[in-house]
Amino acid sequence: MAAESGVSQTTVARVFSSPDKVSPATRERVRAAAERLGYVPNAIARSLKSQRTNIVGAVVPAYGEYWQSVLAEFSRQLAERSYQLLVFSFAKPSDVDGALASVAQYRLDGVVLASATIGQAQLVGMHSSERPSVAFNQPAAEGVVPSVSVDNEAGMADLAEHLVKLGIDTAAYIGGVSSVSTDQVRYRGAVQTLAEHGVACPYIEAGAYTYDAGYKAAAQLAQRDRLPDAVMVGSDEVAFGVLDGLANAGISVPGDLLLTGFDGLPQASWAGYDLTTLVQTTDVLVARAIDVLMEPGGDPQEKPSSIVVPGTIRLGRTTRKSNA
Amino acid sequence: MAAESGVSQTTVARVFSSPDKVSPATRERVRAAAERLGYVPNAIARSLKSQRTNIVGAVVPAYGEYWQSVLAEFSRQLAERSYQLLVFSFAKPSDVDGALASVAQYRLDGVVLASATIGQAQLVGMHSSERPSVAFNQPAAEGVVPSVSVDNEAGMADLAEHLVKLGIDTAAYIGGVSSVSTDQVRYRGAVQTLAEHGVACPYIEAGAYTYDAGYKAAAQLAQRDRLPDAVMVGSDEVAFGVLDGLANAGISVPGDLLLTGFDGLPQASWAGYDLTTLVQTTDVLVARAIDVLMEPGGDPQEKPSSIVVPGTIRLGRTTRKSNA
DNA sequence: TGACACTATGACTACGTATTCATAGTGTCC
DNA sequence: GGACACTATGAATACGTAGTCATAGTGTCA
Repeated sequence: MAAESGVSQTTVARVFSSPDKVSPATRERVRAAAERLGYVPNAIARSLKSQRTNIVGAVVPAYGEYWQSVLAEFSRQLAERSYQLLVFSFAKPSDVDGALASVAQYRLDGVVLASATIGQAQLVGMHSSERPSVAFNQPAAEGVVPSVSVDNEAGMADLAEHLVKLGIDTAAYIGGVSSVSTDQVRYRGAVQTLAEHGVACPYIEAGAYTYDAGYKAAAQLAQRDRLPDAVMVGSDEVAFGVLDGLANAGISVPGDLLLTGFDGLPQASWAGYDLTTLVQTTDVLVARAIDVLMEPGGDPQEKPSSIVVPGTIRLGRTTRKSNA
Repeated sequence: MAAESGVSQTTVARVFSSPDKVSPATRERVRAAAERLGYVPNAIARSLKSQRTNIVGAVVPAYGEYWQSVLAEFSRQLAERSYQLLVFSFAKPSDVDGALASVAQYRLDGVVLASATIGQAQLVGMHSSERPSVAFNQPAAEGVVPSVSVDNEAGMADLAEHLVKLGIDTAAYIGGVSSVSTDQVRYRGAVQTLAEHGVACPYIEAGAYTYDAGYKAAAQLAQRDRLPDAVMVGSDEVAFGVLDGLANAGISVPGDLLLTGFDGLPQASWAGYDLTTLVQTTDVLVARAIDVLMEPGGDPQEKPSSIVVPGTIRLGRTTRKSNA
């Protein structure tokens, strides 16, 4: 390539990285030669030399509407800053180790660790290296590694408050997987607030964060002799299933019971569901997470920053007292 | 690192790439030293030397449920083969050039070009290089570059056939953006089949592939003095909007008119929508696309392979003749 | 006209790995 | 015991770039 254009490799490099340091004539000649040969600068080699990849990695579960939307948001915002997103997805929790090992090999400019199935030891392991990393929506990571989360507890508490104002006397909570930290924190927000108003709130585990799991949980719920006045669901995707499962069992929402979700997925505002839920301002969360990665990193050994972003309640028909 | 373990760099490299060529004693010593120093092999350098990155790139639109699900599927299947997915997303069609330029810099092992807003010249440009690439669901690319698509025309024809059997006399088609090739091909499939049975099918453009666009299109449709017997929508996401928009206007589906979608998004099988649609077997499409990328590439200058995968009809309540 | 500043360019090297090629050690077999 | 095969290891090199330093050319000013 250098030969083709009759200049040194150094000059070729300059044409593409700092064009103003090359005389216009030479610049044109090199550009023309590049065009002719189909030459494109090699980002791999650049990265090796510069120790920067312009790539941010994300370790996320392979399934779930919520994660898909988070990933999409990251991709969009990173693209705006001309970064690329490298996705490491895992189907089973046991695959996390492999994914993290992979991540370490690529010298990424930052790593987003999403999903509560990443253990604390693993989080610390990633953070200990000099590569910036941030835990996304993992309450268990707060204070341990830099993290960004929606205010899970306060959000669920707000929803509970809303239900209390509507005058409920009994309630139930449907979580996805009880061992997951977001699940626990959200449940805590619900149960504490409800308790303050004398409302009990037993925990029901759907078993997964899926529509089907919610559908089945609703079927079970419907078989009880007494229904609660309200059901709080730990995530929207499960809530959609619960909503449809209840309808299938002949239970009317909000007629027979009130229903809330959590996450604020786009589908929640679709007229077909119109779910009352806590909307995570994903764009803000993602922006904060990227900030954390891009900033110098602050003083080491200092307490890692834990950013908590408030969510906003979306009121839908599922908690609208019928005027009848 | 080599110094720490008291062996040469060559031996260190062997420990991580071909461990059986190193004596067990040495292997352990190097492993221990690596542990102590937190050493991890550098994938960037490996890529530079080996000319393989173990990464596949994907150029996709930043928005849309369908693309999100396709991306998720790619990520899953690539992870299984221990490849990583590098996402280049673009919000506006004008950003495509930038994304493609970026793609070229990283020497990826393969590139998936999704989205019909990638021009034919751009497709050819990508393919001309020695890097394997495949166009995903882009009818316009067939025969020009290697491509994998669902059978858009036949799929929509099947849906039309189904509607005809139900005895419709009038119909309408709601597309997203008329200039997009998938839109055109799908419409062709609908209109030709319907014409064979004497049913006209005017084209209505929603203007975007979104729920909102569908909702608005439905509102407009509802104002007509005569409703068609059936409405075929070019994509599920738009169809959900149409469904809700019709409901909002007091039009019953399937009572007043029948409705079909296209894509087979997960939400289509949610009881709340239960949409009749053509399910793209995304897992198969993605698997084929990956096959194309991984295979030796076949003979150059030969006609590029165009793989067309049939879809399957999902029957939902939106075309279920009410028994009343 | 000589000292100096400034521009345009090239030679050289490092980034961390994988791939020859070479070499020392260790058996093995007739 | 010497020829040979085989194993374990190291030295040297290339991958394609960016940065450092050196140098030739070109003006500028006293």
